[in-house]
Amino acid sequence: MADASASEVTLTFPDGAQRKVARGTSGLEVAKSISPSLAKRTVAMQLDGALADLADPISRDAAINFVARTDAPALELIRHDAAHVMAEAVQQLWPGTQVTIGPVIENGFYYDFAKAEPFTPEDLPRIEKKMGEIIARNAPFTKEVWSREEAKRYFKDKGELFKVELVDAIPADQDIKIYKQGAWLDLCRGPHMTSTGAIGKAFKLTKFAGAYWRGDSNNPQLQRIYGTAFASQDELDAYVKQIEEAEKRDHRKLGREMDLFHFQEEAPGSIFWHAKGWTLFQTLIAYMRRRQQAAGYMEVNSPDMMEKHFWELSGHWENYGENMFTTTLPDERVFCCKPMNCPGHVQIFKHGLKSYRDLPLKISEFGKVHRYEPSGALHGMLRVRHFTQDDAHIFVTEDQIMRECLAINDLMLSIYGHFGFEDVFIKLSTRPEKRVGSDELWDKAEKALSDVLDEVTKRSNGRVKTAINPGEGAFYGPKLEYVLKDAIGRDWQCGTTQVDFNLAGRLGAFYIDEQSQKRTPVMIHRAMFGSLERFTGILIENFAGHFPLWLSPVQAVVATIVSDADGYAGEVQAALKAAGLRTDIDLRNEKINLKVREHSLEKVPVLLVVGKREAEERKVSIRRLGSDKSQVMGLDEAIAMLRDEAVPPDVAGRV
RNA sequence: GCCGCGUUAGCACAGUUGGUAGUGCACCUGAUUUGUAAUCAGGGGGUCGGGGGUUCAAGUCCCUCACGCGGCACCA
Repeated sequence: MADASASEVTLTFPDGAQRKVARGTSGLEVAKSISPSLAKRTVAMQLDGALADLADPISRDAAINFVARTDAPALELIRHDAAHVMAEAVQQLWPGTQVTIGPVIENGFYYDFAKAEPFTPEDLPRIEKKMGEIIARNAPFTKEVWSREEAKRYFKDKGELFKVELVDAIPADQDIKIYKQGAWLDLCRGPHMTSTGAIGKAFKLTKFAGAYWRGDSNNPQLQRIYGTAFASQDELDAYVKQIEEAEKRDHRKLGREMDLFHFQEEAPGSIFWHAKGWTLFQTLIAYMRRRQQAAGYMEVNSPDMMEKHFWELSGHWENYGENMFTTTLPDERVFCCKPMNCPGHVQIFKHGLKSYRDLPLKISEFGKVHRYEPSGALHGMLRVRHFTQDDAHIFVTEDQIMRECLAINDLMLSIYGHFGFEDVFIKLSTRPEKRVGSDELWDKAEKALSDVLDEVTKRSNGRVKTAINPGEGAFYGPKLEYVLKDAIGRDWQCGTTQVDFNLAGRLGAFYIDEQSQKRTPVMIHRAMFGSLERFTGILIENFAGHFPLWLSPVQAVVATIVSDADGYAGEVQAALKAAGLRTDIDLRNEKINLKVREHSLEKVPVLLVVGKREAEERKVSIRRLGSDKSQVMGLDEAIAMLRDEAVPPDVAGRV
């Protein structure tokens, strides 16, 4: 440790060079002393890795790094500065609007405003224009530390009541920092770049929305404007392009184009599965059924509806009654559609006396659960009110928790790999404030899951990343959440493993242990796809509809060039079907160009074109989706190739 | 559920200051037998999301409900 009273501090530069400067020298002065050009292009600095204002006095020994606006660490500053500039622009355009908070988020920034009149789409370009003016003015960002009273008085006089609340929320040991950009100022913890001009021109406001003050739906609703900014126009253009790419993959759009499913207003949040979509769905279930059977699960089916008192007993009515579908029968008994499968599985466990020798007992079900989700939450197939879980409950002794969780993890990663999801991220959500069960049991369960995480990290050679999500566990136990990264880099949380000491006891389930004593089993809840409906949607977007052959609802289409080939085309289709391939035939009196186009748009992976030549030589011309080339080969050879290719990866033994 | 914006033919969209609806693709019919991403010609199709109101007159204005979209909140 350096002597705090020393008059000099030692700075270590990225190249390892060290230099002593007077305590309190600003970063800007250091940069200037090295070279004026360095000072000119530097917009901020990092001290021991932490971003700081370039004008900050340096009061301790530190590793120092000067940050130019094109350096990676500057991106969050560009965005944060842009948020401030947007706030100023809005207040200039609509005086009297209150500003609240404006943080940087994953792909940009937002600022929340309190304004009586809503923003309109036409407002965004106006705000952007005004932002451009403010940036062009290039006023320096300057920081001041105000007293609490001074800050509160200032904001109160200005009518900025939300800011007054924010000042009050700042812990007593922290300074009240004010950043000025010309005449405009904002309460902010910083840091900022040297001046507004450093933001540059590569910014864009993207959307506006309602958002609750402090994220609480009991609070007033503010108006949020989202935007993004990059160091260069090229990066912004690339970002915009990526958004467009995501729109092209939207499962709602592809689902319609590929004739997979539809929605209609009489059944909000419910899917009408068309034949092709249902084929895909059933292919997924068949896959998972094979995997689970191989892993020692026994598949069951529990009632879709049970009497309300049953759900009162399980605790679901109390906690989620408002989100359950209910119906009153002619005999006046009230029934509820199951929102979860677990209570049903406990009944199956309870049927017949269980011994410790029966554990671990793995009960699985492709159960369709019904949850009355808030209307605003519904989103295509990704958030629906009726969905099928690849659900399972593993009844174990406490000693078996760790081993079973590890087995689940192995199965989970293998399954994701088969769908091409190699990039998996696992979050451990630990005990929440509101919970049931003793701390002892929580210790044990969290330890088990954390050991699982360690083991997984070790085995994967760092491929699988993990993190702790403190306080985010379920009220009955900690959980592991599996997050997949798709083909265009988006995260999807799918699988979950949850350890539960509560429900089995609550529903009176027990087993007989080695000492002939009744003991309550621990339940491990787990789902791997999660919601089959949601997973289907994710797959559609991940593959952009271009499914691998084994998943594709229609695997091949036989298309004729001339009607003379119709008979042979029928033979080709019959042979494909006999080989187990899902096949259509297109004998229409149309040009082959049209047929190729239409089946390509429907994203059929394999097109077998037959004309006069193929019919005579018993060959097929194979054209793959996405390719403009075709390959002529003998019929038997083609069928053998496609049959092999269509074998599901688990059956083929591919790891 | 909350805020904002939408809802016009199967799909994608036009529709001026209110004066009883259009385009493209799809569909149907006919012609065309065609070699790897749109053959030509003709034709049919909409009580403009539901309900209510203002008006001589409403797809256009107002209210209301439903659904959708973008967020927020929620997600056992």
